[in-house]
Amino acid sequence: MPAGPGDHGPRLPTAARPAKSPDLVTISDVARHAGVAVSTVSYVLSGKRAISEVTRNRVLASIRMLGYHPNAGARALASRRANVVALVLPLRSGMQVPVVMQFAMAVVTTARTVEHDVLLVTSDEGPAGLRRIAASAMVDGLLLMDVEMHDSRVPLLRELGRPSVLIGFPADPTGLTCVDLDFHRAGAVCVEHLAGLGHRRIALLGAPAAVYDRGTGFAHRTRNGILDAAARLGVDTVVRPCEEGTAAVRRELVELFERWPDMSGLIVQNESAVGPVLATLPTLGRRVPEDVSVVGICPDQFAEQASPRLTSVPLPAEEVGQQAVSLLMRKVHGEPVPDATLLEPRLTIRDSTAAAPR
Amino acid sequence: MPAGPGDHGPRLPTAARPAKSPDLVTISDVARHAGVAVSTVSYVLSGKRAISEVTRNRVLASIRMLGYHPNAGARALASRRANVVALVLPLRSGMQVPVVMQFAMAVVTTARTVEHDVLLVTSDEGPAGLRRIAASAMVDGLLLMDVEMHDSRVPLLRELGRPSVLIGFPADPTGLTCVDLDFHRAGAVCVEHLAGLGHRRIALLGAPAAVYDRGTGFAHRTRNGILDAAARLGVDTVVRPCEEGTAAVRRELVELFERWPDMSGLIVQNESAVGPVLATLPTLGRRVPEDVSVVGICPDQFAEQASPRLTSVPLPAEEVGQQAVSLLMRKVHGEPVPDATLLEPRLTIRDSTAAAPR
DNA sequence: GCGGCAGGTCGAAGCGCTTCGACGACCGTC
DNA sequence: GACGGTCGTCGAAGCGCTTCGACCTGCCGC
Repeated sequence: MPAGPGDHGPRLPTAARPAKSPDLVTISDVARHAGVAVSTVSYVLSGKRAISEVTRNRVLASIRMLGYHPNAGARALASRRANVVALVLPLRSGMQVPVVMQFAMAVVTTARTVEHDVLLVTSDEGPAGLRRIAASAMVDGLLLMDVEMHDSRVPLLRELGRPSVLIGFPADPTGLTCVDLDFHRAGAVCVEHLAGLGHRRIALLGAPAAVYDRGTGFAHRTRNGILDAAARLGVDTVVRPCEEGTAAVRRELVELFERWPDMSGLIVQNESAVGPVLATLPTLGRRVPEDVSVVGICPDQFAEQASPRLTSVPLPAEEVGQQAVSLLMRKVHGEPVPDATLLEPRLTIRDSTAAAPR
Repeated sequence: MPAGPGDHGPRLPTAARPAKSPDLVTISDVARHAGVAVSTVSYVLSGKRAISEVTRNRVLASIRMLGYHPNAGARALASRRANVVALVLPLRSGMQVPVVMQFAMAVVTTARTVEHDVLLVTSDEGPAGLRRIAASAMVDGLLLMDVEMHDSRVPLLRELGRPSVLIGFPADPTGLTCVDLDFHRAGAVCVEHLAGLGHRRIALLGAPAAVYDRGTGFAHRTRNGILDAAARLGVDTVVRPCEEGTAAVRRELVELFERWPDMSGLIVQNESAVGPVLATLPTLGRRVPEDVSVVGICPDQFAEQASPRLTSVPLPAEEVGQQAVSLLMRKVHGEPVPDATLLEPRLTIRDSTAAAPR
């Protein structure tokens, strides 16, 4: 828009057809300029037929000269590919915000490397929204984030019959393609680390109870991983959901130590509890890591800026996003893909864990 | 995608043209089914010409029966409108994440109420990315978030000549449409509140120094608002940037009280400092709000879950998002819009402010 | 010398939609 | 009773692109 208030010249009322901007270069402008047929330009761009070196260069030069960019709508119409994927978020906001954002960014970036753009969709319109997106051929595939055990979008997805990938696992992932961190393994890795340091009583301070009740997959899977590993290694373990806020954290910790005064290992899977836990333990007379070792399952960012810096299993948002996009692309192209992709957790050892006391 | 691994029947190699799915209902299917011309269906949908009640109903019935959804690409091609807006984020991650997310959600939701979808774009491809989006006619307009004083996207935007709205103000907003909270006013409102309670020495604990150096608009504007109001009301004031982390916050506070032992009003514009400030003040022998009153300029979420609950000026993400979309739509339709839209700050009084001591 | 076969290029037929101009039918006028 | 207007509908012409089939070379082998 040219600067200044004179901006909106004489225009027809509201919904007038936008003027045919003269600056819109089309493929036939390029063809004319290069002295070739439209189809030749198209083949230069797509590489689907052999074009002589000399012609190709002439066409490419014209494209650059004229500043040509193919019209996405026309392309989608003719090729039956939109080169766009939908990123579907539940509107349940407040959840996991920074993580979601990281995913989204990774998805956008990765999609661009394969010539795709990302349409941001919230599922608050209900099924109709997804249906519309799918049926309007706006997108070639769907990426669902923040999937729950009994996610209402899942049956719809099956019915839609469009290529799709879920980030997270629903209760019944049959026939779906899902990617996520292997939370079961992640729980186990934490226990193994602590057990290896000699800790015999370990507690999990988990997500708020609502998260477990809602049947969120990652919470359950982590818990089970911890319980299984603990059983296997013969260490005692207890799981406690934990609400947000310093007060709630303190209450949980106090109760834990009443029950097990000799508890020395703590696994925290709750971003917003990390700070409070580390702040509260000293006030209960427990130093970290001398008396109590703490390991987090949380974004690296939180672990890094905690004090002491937290030993943790990070959520590899970047990697999950990349995997999800690349799986989706393969489905879009009709290639077979594995149903489940579980990313191996990696434990980063920092300053919050040490050998068990005594 | 039908369940199971037998999923991908006989298919041509990789980039085969997607099969013409028989389930894709087009406008001519609808026309045939309703016994009218294609154009009639189109007019029923767009309402751009009068259609008799009876015909309209017949068409609508057919649409519902067949589950018709217009093909977005075809529509965009013919009408020269994509019904999509671009939401452009800088990739500089880690910034303001929850706020950005709130904006994004508000934008998506609002856009849907006016029949638009949202394309998520990061500006990490550089100018080429925005240029491509604009030239490919994928979107009708652009929404830029997280705008800085000297934002590299701004000159590009002017050159592109597409309808656009910025969330935030660059140094030179000439010829651009910008929306934001009136941070100048917000700073003033905080000072007025504290001054009204009798506080005579007030400090601003601001964003990290890097934010000021980068020339981020909101930080400067808030500071100026505070300084102006302080001068006007005759209260003493000092501004201190503040890094993240409890340690940094503690250091700042200690220095502040060394300089002004009788400082009793604190304005905090730094989400991640809110918790630490409230936690640290008591350890310095200052109760909140009896000895020191604290007011935040931060998302409501942080203010609510602080203890004591924080008197604050929230960032009205929802409202900003709505305004931005509605301004953009007006520009898309060629209507004139104001250059600058400043949203009035609203102070929410909670438990962290009280009359000055003595 | 001719058939065959790549390698290059072109023209034209759509993709599914919107919109323009026409046209028939029906109204009220002078 | 002929004239102009609305109202409702239709047909056709694109929108800018991809892709199919055809059509030219040359060049190879026999």
